[in-house]
Amino acid sequence: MVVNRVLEVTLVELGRVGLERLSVPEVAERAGVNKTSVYRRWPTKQHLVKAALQQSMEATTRPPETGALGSDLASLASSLAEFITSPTGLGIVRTVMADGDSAEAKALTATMWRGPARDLPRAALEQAISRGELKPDTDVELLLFTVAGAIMHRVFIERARVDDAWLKRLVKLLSEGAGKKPGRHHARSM
Amino acid sequence: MVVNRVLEVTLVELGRVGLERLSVPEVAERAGVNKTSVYRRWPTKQHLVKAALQQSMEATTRPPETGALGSDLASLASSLAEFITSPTGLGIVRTVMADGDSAEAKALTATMWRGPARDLPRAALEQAISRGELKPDTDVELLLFTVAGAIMHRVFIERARVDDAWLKRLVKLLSEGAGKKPGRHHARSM
DNA sequence: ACGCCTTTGCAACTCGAAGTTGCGAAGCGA
DNA sequence: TCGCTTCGCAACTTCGAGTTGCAAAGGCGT
Repeated sequence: MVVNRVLEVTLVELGRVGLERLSVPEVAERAGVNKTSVYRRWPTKQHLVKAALQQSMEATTRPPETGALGSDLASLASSLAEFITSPTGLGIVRTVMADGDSAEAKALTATMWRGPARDLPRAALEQAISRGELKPDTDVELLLFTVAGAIMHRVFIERARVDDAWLKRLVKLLSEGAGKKPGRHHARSM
Repeated sequence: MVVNRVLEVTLVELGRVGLERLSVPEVAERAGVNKTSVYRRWPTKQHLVKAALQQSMEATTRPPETGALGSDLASLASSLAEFITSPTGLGIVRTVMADGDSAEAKALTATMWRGPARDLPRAALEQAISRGELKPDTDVELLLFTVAGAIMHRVFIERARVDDAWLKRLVKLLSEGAGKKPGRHHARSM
């Protein structure tokens, strides 16, 4: 089918040139398809991008990816990093962040974070809590988002590689914290 | 002068509609200026945006803003949040992240993170270390970037408010860590 | 094989926004 | 007043997005 090839190319293009410079005719050409065929299914660039992102979310969150983690913080961060740096992830993040129109973007974001994509990492962290690796009162969602945010900053702002060494530092910071606790009287967690 | 008004409007527009939908003629109209006057100074949209971002960086990093912090983690996070959620910050982040062309974007990012914008928070954190509020071996840059990344995720992905309550949770996570070991033996996270 | 329906390719078209140009009118310092 | 620069204005060119009509496949049941 033409559909899959076009959507796949769309994702790659999103990650490559961003939403701004994404051209429907060019996507068609790279997919080896006439632009008319693309326009008939997806009237505008926005529709095409939306479809591409939605399919990729369904495709990548069903099986493993974000979910195939050993369920400690390190492997969770690793999985998240792998997802964000994938063509799909690059396209999604770039697109969602670039679009100031909150209506579309917010709906898309909501779609993204429903289902396995949200529940699996969450469950993994809660499992880590019950295994005693994390504090019982850990703010799971915040921790998850902070990892994602740090990776995003690394990729999009610093434009540096997300390698194991860096991930290790990130995990260390998030698990141990930066505050100087040892040897102080300190208002312990409630 | 016309210049200042145009660049200011450009920043606001960047934060409002993003780079994708930013229109030079519309910027001109909102600034109460003829589009020809804009085009004469800045040949293309890219030039205009670049100029607007550069000026705003110079304007916002000289005096207080990111630097006017009481120098502990909480006020640093607060300052960073204020900057990122400002029209300027929104415009910068959106633009830099949306542009897949690494040449332009990377140069811009490099420009942004040079000078006071980079040094002041860094100095603040190191000061906090010497005051004994943070661990001596704290990864200052990583901590700084993680705070920024978390805020970005909050603003652009979750699209939720960055208020004091949330900032407090973030600071708590980053200073105490999520790992279950109150300062006992050393770094052995994985 | 036949007809039927849908999908695709192709080329020519419309349309609107981006960016250009020439000229005339202000502004402003000497 | 002169001379230089900057701005407004309107008409223009250009280019890419999206459209349309038609013909050529392709799939599918009979």
